Amino acid sequence: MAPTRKSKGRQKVEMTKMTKESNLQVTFSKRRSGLFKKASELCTLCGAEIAIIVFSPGKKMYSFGHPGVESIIDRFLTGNPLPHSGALQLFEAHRSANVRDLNMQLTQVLNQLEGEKKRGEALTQMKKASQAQYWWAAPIEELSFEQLELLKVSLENLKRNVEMHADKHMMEASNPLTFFLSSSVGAGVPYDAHIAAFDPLNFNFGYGGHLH
Amino acid sequence: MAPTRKSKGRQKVEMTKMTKESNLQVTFSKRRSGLFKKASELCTLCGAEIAIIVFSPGKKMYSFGHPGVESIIDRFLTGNPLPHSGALQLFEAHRSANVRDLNMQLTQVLNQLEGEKKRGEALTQMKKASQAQYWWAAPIEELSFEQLELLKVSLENLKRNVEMHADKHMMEASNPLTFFLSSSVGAGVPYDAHIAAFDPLNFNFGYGGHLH
DNA sequence: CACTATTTATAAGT
DNA sequence: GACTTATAAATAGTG
Repeated sequence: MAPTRKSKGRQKVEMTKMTKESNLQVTFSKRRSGLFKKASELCTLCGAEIAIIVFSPGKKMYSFGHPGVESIIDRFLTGNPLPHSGALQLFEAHRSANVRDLNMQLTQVLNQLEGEKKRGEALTQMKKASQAQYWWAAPIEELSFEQLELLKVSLENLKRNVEMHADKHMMEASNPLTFFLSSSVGAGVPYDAHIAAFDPLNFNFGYGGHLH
Repeated sequence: MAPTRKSKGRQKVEMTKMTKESNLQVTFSKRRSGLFKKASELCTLCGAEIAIIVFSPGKKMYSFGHPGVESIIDRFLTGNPLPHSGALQLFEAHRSANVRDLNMQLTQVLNQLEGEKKRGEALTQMKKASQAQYWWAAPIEELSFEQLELLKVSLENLKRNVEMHADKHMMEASNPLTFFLSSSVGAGVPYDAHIAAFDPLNFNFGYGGHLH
C-alpha cells in the first residue's frame, strides 16, 4: 500500500540569492541559528574563541560570541594593526596555494577592497564628527558591568518564576548547558527592535553531555 | 560474504572538550571550514552580511567576512554604543521566551559578564598606554588601500602564472565564484604564521550555479 | 513551531 | 592534508 509520503523532505537548493521573500526570511532564521550552533560547538569541542556578527537583509543585527563579541573584536583589532583583515598573509600562502584557493582569495580581496573603500569614506566622516572621542571604548567600564549585573538578576528572577510554573519543557532543559550566545539587537531600526527568539527550531540543548 | 566494511563511518561525538590533541586539531580545521562555508552560503542565499573571527586553541586567528570583516565590525561598534553585546535586548525577549531559551540566555549573560570583566582590565591598561591615539582607526586611510591594491596586483599576476601552468584543477575552478573569505592570519605567532589551506575538504566551489 | 525526507556535514580510516 | 565511507546533523518543504 502507498506509504502516503507526508513530506517531500529536504530539497536541493540553488546556491543563489533566494527570490521568494517569505522563504528567505525563514531560511535566514534557520541558517543563522544553525551557524551559531556550529560556532558554539566549535567552541566547546575545540576550546576555540569565536565572534560572529550578522546583518540580516533587513539590516537587523545578530551576534554570537564566546567568551564575548567585544573581547574577540578587540583582539582582532589589536592583533591586526597592519593588513586590516589578514590580507597580507596571502603572500605567505602563495607558495602552497592551489588554483581554486587562488581564485577564491582573489575574489575575496576584490570584495574586501570594495568594502574598505566605502568604509573609508564613512570613517573619515565619523572621525571628524567625534574627534578624539573613544565612542566605543569609553562607556565600557562605567556602564557595562552594572547593566549586565542588573540583567543577570532579572533573568534569574524570571527563571525562578518559570520554574515554579513547571512548564512541560522544564524536564528536558533543566540540565546545565554549555551554549553561549549573544542576543540580537536592532541596529538602525530603533522602533522595530524586536528580538527574534533564539532556538526557533528544535535545538538539542542537552549536548553538554549525555552523562550516560 | 563479509562486506568488509571499509569504515565505521561518522561516529557520534560527545559535545565536550575533545581530549585527543590530534583529533582536536583535525576537527578544528574541518569544522572551521564548515562554519565559514555555512556563513558564505547564508550570505549568498539570503543577502546577509557576516563577519566571523576565530581564535584556535593555539591562538592562531582566522576570519571570514563579507563584504569585509572590518566593515562589519565598524557597523557593530557604531550601532552598539549601549549594551555592548545586545544584552539589554534580552529584556524585550522576556515576554515570549520559553524555558530552554531562558537557560541559554542566562548562561550567555554569565559568560559575557565574565568575559567583559577580564576585558575591562585589559582595556584600562591599553587606554593609558595609548591615550588619545586611534590605534586601530588611524592607519586605515593611509595604508589600507594601497596595500590592498598592491596585493590585488600581486594576486592577479600570480593567477596569470598559474593559469599558464595549466594545472589540472584549472578546468574545474575557472568559473567566477561567489565565495568570499578573509584569509587566516598568525596572531601572536609570527613565525608559525602558516595559513591553513581553504577548502581542505571537498568544497563545491561551483555553487554559484549549476548552470545546467 | 513540529515533522520528515533528503541533503550536507563529518568522524574515522587510507 | 586530500580522498573515501558510513553515519550523524542540518534543513527545505509541509501541516
